[in-house]
Amino acid sequence: MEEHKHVTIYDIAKKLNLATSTISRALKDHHSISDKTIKKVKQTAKEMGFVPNTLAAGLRGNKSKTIGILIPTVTQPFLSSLISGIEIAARKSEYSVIIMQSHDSYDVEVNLAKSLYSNRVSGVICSLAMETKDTSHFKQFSNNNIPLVFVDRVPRDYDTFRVVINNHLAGYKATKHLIEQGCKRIAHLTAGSEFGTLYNERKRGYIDALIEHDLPIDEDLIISLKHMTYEEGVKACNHLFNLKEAPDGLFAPGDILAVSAVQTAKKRGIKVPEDFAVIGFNNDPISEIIEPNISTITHPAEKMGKAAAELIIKNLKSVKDEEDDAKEITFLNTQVLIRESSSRKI
Amino acid sequence: MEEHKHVTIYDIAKKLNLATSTISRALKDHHSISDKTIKKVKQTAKEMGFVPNTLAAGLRGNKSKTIGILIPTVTQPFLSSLISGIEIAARKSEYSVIIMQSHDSYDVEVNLAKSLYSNRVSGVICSLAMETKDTSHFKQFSNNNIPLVFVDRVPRDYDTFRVVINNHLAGYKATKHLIEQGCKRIAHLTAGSEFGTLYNERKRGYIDALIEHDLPIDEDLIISLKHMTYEEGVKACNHLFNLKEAPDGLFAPGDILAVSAVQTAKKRGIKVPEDFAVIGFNNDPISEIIEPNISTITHPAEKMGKAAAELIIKNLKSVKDEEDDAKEITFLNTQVLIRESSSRKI
DNA sequence: ATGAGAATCGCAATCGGTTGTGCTAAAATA
DNA sequence: TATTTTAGCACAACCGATTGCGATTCTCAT
Repeated sequence: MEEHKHVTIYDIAKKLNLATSTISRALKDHHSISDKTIKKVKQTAKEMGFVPNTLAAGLRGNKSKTIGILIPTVTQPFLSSLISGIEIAARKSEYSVIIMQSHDSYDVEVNLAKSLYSNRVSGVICSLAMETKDTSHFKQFSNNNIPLVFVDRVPRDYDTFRVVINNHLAGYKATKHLIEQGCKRIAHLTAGSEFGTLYNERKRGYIDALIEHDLPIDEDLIISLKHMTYEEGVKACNHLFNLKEAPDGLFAPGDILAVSAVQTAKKRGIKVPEDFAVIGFNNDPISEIIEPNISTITHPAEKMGKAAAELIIKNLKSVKDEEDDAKEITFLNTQVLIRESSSRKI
Repeated sequence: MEEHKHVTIYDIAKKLNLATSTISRALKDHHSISDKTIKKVKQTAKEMGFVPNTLAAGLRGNKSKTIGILIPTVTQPFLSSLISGIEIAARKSEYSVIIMQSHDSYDVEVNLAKSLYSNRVSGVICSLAMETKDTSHFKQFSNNNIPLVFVDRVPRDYDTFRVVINNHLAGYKATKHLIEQGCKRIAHLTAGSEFGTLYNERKRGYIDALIEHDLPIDEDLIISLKHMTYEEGVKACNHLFNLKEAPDGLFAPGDILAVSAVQTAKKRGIKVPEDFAVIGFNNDPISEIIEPNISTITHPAEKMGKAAAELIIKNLKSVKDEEDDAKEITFLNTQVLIRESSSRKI
C-alpha cells in the first residue's frame, strides 16, 4: 500500500516560493497578506489537496478546537439529545466533539477527566455521575482556563458555568397538576443520597406543592432509588401499591419510571388515570407513544446542549473581554405536557 | 486567574537529571530502561502531576489514538447503542472517540470526513448517510492506511472493513415467521433508491420468503419511504389499509415503523395480531414496552460497535503482520423475537 | 526624486513527546 | 588482563502549524 505523504504548508510554500508563515496567514485571511496572495495560496492549497493538521495547530496553541463531553451514558434519550445539540452547535464553529461515558462511576469519571485534559480539549461539558460526591478532579480545567460547563446533573458547590432547568419549579408544577386533578396521596420517586441538586430540587418542588395545598407529607410515599431504571421503578411501584393506604398519584422524575408505574398499575388492575394519575419527566419519545400516553415535563435537551456549547465557544473567543459576566447559571423554561396518564375528566 | 503551566517530560528530566528520551521511554516501560529508573520516573511524574500531551505525541506519530465516528445521528436507539459499544471498547485500549453527525446529508458527510482526517484520527467507523451514493470521500482514509469500518449502512462497492448483520437472512426469517402465523398478504416498507445494501437485502429476504412459500409478490404492498420516521410510517400504513385488498401482515425494517403500524391499525379498529400481524426490526427499547409489544429482529448494536472498534485497534497494532486477512466482512447473528404483535393463537 | 509610512513577507523559535543513532560504563567472556 | 557484549542513557532531529519580530517592497505625498 502506497504511503501518501500528507500535504503540508511547507509543500505549498515551496511550490509558490513563499514562506510557511505566509501560507499559514494567507489560509486564515490574515490582514497582513495581500488579497492576491491569499487567493493564490488558497487556490493551490485546494489543488494540492491540503488538509490542515489539527494536531500541529493544537500543540502550538495548546488547545485543540475540541469540546469534551463527559456524561453517564449516551443511550438515554435525554443525553443523546444533549449530545446532538452540542455537536450541532460545536460544528457550526468548527469545533469537534469527543465523548466519554462515566457509566455513573466516580472512579471512571476521574480517569476520563484526566484523559480529556490530556487531549487538551478547549472546553468540557459534563453531567455528573450518580456516584460522584466530590468534584476536585475538575479543578485541572478551572486551573488552566479551560471552560467547564455542568449540565443537568450539576454539583452542589462548584463555581462554574451551569446549564440547568428550574427543577424546583418543575417539580412544583408537576405536583400541582396532579393535585388539581384531585389527587390526595401523591407518591414520589427520587434518587438516594444525591450529591447534586437535580433530584433534590424536584423533590423540594413536590413537597412545597403539597404544603401549599395543605396536603400531608407522607414519607412512605417517597421512595429513593439507586438507579433510574425501569426495573427499579416496577419494584418501587409494587411497594407503593402494597401499602395500606396506596397512593392515587405519582410524580416520577423520569419518563422511564412513569412508564413502569403505568404498566405496573395496569397489570394490577388499577386504572390510570382514574385511580392512579401519573406524570413523568423529560418528554422522552416513549412518553407520547405508550398507551395511555404519559403526561410529562418538557426538558429541552438539544437546546441545553446548544447553550452549553455556545457558552464554551463564546467564553473561548473573548479571552480578553474579562467583562462578560462568567459563572452564570442559565435557566431555561419547562412546561407541563398534560396527556392521558393524568387527565381525569372531572 | 493563575496560569498553571503544564508539567512536561522536560520538567521531569530536569528534576531527575535525565534526558527527556529516558523519561519518555521509562513512562512506557521501554526495555532499554532499568527498572529502578522506571520506578523513579513514574514516581516523580505522579508527584509533579504530569499529564501527557496527547497532541504532541499525535503530531510526532501522525496519529492521535482517536477513533472517529461518522453517523447520521446520535439520537436513534440503534446508533446511540452503537456509539456506546464503540466507546467502551475504545477506552479499554485507551482510545478516545470523536463523534460527528451527518444528519443523513451527503454534503455534510463529505465535510465531516475531511474534518476527521484533519484530526488525524487513527481509524474511522461510519454508517452512511441516506443520501450518500458515492464514497470517494473515504479514499483519503484508505490511501493513508487509516482503517475504515462501515457499520450497518454500508456501501455497495467499497473494499474495506464492514460490520453488518445478515440482512437478507433476517428479512427472510421475519417474513417467514409472519407466513407461519398464517399471513397471506404481507406488506413491506423499505427505503427508496438506496445506494447501500441494508434495506435492499432485507427486502430480498422478504421476497425470497414469499417465493419459497408460493405467495405472490404484490408491488402494491411494498412501499418505499424517504425517511424511516413515525410519521412516514403512519402515512404508508394508512395507504396500505385503504387498498382494495388490504394486507394482513407487515414486515417493517425498523421498530419505529412497526409501532406506527400497530397504532394506526388500532386506531382504525384493525385487530393486532388477529387481523394484522406486525414484526419490526432492531429490538428498540420501545418495542417491548408498547402494547401490544412488538415482535422484532434483534440487532446487536453494542456488540457491533465493540466489534468495529476492535477491528480498528487490532488492525492498528499489527501494521507489519500483513498476513492478517483484512477486508473481511463480519457477520453477526440475529434472532426473531416473537411477541404479541405477531403471535396468533392458531 | 526621495523619505515617511504602510503593506507584505521571511526567519526562526516554539509547542511536547518520540525515536534512530551513538556513546559510555559495567558485565561477561576469553 | 584484554576484549567483546550488553545494558543504560544522552543527543538531536522530527512531526506541522503558529507567531513575534525584523526585513523588504511599495505607495504617496512633498
